[in-house]
Amino acid sequence: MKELVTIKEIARQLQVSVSTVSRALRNNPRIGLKTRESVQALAGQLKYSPNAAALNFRSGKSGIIGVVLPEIRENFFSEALNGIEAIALNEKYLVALYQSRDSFEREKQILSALTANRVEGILLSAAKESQSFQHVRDVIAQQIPVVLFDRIPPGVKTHQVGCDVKNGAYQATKWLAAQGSRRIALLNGPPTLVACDDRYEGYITALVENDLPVDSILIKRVDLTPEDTAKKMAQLLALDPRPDAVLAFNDYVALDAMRICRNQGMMVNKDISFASFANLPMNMYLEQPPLVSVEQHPFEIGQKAAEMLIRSIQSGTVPGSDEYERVIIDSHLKVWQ
Amino acid sequence: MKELVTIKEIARQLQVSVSTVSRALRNNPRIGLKTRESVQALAGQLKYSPNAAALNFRSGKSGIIGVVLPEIRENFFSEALNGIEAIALNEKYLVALYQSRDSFEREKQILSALTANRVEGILLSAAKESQSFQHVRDVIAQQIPVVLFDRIPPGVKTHQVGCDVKNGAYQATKWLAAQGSRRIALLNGPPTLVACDDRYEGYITALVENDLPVDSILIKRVDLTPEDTAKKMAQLLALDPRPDAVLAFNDYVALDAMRICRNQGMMVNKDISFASFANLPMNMYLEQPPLVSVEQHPFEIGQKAAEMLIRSIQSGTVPGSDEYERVIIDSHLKVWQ
DNA sequence: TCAGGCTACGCAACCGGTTGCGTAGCGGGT
DNA sequence: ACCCGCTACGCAACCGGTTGCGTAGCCTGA
Repeated sequence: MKELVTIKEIARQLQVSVSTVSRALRNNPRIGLKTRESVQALAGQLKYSPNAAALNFRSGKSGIIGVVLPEIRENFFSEALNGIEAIALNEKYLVALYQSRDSFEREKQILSALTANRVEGILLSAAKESQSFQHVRDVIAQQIPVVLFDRIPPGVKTHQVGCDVKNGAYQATKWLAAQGSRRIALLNGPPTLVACDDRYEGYITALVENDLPVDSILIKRVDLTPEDTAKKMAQLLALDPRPDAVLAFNDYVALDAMRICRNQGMMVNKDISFASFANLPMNMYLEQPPLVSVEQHPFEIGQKAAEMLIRSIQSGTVPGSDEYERVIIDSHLKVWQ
Repeated sequence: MKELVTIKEIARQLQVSVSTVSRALRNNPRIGLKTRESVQALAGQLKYSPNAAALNFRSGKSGIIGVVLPEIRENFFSEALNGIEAIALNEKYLVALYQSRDSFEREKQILSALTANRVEGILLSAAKESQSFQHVRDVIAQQIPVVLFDRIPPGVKTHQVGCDVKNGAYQATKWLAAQGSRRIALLNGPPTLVACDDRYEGYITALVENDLPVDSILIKRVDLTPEDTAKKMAQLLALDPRPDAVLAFNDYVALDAMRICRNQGMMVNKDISFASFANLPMNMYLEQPPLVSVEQHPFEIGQKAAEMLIRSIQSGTVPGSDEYERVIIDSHLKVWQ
């Protein structure tokens, strides 16, 4: 490594003390104007840049925030990361990213790697597999602020940023009903995800409001794999009478389900309508995307979560047992065509 | 912040010196066995974990590698990141990720933020906009190892990991010819990307080998926006005779081009065949994906690049002006249906 | 009995920058 | 001439862990 210029070198060349250089660089009025100027001039000339490691060490801060999410390739999360990145770059934080790939073990491993590296705060969207959240509470117990976003585990008392999934489900279901659907099925996600309850509630509310019967046989849960979706959708299609619409957990589930319908010779969005969540950019390339999809504004969710985390870091207050913020970002219905 | 246990605290409680504790924790045989054991026992009990900032400071290493790429939402890059992450997690490096969004200015800003934070090395996939690469050479001049992957700028002498795009283009074109296509167009990318030259060469080679005429009117460049692709594809369709096949820069370009064909009432992959690069997972949801797509193995590219970077970091040698490695990962043709 | 060696540990500098406290030197007021 | 106060800067500790060098204390052998 080529030696980088330090404050000492500047001090030596100008025959002043290191403390003078330090203060001069920070424009401390205690140092005379001429000295300040000559120090700054030499610093610029030598391309001095402060040693971040030394600053981090002394201040006890690392300037890094950790981001843990299931899969960056999911559009929702990459958009959320964009929001996070936008804030972090502004606030001069480095973003350390890791994917849990929905594995509980990886999530634990990553959190401990992040805490060992003294990240100043963590943004977490929980793995599908995770059911116990002691590892998250452990982080908070170490006084490291955590903000949960989107996949918010129950029972962890810290700041949270979510999406108004319940209203989204309500609006989507209502829309299907307004289009004339009478037997609307729900292809919900796994019980470990809290957002599934919200979808369920919104769905039920809309059914009731439209005088549609609630039939539990029309409600299925999938584990988000294409195989399971295919299986559950086939079960729905075997019913008599068949459902005439499906509210799917997200666009991927909807697309997997649609394939089964097509395989059985049905006309998608004619014989059976689809609504879902996510509003994938890929929808624009499909000949038959879900008729409506609930846009969840992942970018804004990421931004908001990053803002809350940085505020939490800078205020030095880790949310205690009972005071924490919970922010809900509005969703809105995106109608295709 | 709750005070974290330091080596001093352990020393105080056991009435030994800090140096003894330090050596005992590292199992230095200079320290007697009983002392070592009692130190380690107390450390475990107090949940001591070394202050990473102090270690980084003293060692002059940060334990962070920076990753700069255009857009994480592009499947290719998120897969490459997966490969990088796999290696980094193993080697205990933190990954700091930033997206240039294909902007030259952002790329410069990000590189300087990363160097200011003393990352130990950088993995870079260049922005589409970038034409001068002094900012990259500056990083290398600071003795920070850089490995370029996929979007490899010309004239930067450092390690590189790319994909065998030329052969991919050759294979794809050959495949189209074997299917009976006689007028194969090329929808290539912007001239700033070196990989475009490779595509061009592979395309030409296959044409010549199959006794097909090379007609420059069939070769267009797009800037990767849907609008420009639409415009160039329309120009191709206005020709008489029309091309009967298109080799597109990547799947997105192919999909955008296909939409124009459909708008003009053509049957995609019947009236006109498509081949492209990337092999998007989304293809499986399309009714008419490109017939063949060149799989570029982004995961392996990311892995290899991360391995090279870490080797470079650990050997302490920044590639000089003339000795650097260039690794090419094989591509292979993925035929749909 | 004492030199020499070995065991087992302590002292203190060091990494780079920050900061509380101290002080030399000078000017002005009386 | 003397004291006060102000300007402009230096000294040294500090953050936490590492490491070269030093040394007390004990054992061994001649």
